[in-house]
Amino acid sequence: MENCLESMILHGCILAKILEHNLPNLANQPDILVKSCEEIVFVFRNVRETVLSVGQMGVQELHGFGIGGGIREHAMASVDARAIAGVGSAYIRHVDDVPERDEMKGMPLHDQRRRRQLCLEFMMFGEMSGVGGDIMGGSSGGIGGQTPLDFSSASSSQTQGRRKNEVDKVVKKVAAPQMGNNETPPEDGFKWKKYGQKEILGHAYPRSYYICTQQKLRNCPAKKQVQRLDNEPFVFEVTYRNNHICRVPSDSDAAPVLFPPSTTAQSPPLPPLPTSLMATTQFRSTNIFRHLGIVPASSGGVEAGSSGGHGQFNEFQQVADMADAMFNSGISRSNSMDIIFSSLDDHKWDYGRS
DNA sequence: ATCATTTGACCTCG
DNA sequence: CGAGGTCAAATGAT
Repeated sequence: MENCLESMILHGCILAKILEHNLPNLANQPDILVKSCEEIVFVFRNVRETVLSVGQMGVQELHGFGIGGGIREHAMASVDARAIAGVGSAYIRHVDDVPERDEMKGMPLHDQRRRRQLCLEFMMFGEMSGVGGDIMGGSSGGIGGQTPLDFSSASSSQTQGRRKNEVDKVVKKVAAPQMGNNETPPEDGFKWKKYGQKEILGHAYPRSYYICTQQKLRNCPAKKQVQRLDNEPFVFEVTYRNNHICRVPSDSDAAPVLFPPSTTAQSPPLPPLPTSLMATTQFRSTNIFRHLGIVPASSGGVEAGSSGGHGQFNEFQQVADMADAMFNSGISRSNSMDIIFSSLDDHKWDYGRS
């Protein structure tokens, strides 16, 4: 119960943060601004109702009744969700379509991905509106940039290396997790096997060497090096070499995935998100996007490794990591908000830059 | 038992 | 020759 409540609270906080984040974009779109505020109010009202109901019926009862049914009904009672849904109601035609709690128990992987996507969609809000730029201020990001997985037009600025085969080389800067396993750079859609680590002259941190796990199976030549920056310990410089020819992002899912599944040992299984939250968030995010004329590739997904990502993949990935951080850590530790907000703050300055 | 990671040794290139 | 990159045995995790 606490987990669910905390998830809801975190969700509301993120919505608020995103609203703040996008205030410049919404300045001349008051109706969307109003809707955004309503959404935040909606989430926190759900929290309030839930907390109050604990007092009335007791925690035990709430556990059973709880998130699948209880919160949803509280939500429906307190706010007419259908009214707020607006055009988004096309996504959920009836609130009764919301799956019950039991259906969430064995939540399939794609639903878990969907949950991360929900957070992501909101966080992408500003990014998608066309204000580009590498989220970490990297050298080649932004609209018109490359995805980290597309080296077809690799930068040649890094040609002073020692090795001959430096043609397919792309250097990206990515945010390091500030808690949890912060030794590992954020996932980029492919599975990598670490095959070496070396102290590098003039660097405070060792460099790690990775090959694509498909190297043997499919002769995939892709490699990457990860180097934590001396002056920016929470930034990795990731050097990709050679294109993937395996085109298999992490697992063998046939359908394109928005988020590749987590690599082993880095991400614990995701606990279920409150059903009501799932549902409301789903139509809400889409609703807002539609209002803005922005329809993220959420339904189709973003296929890792696809070219033509216009530099959004990196941002996408990092936001996904934030979402991950929220759902994986928010359940437990109090500083979960730190990473989310500090991450957002870190990126904030980048928005609006040209 | 299997798979992933670590780490020291070895190789390659400038 | 030395730094960067890779290999592969040892070790750890599941």
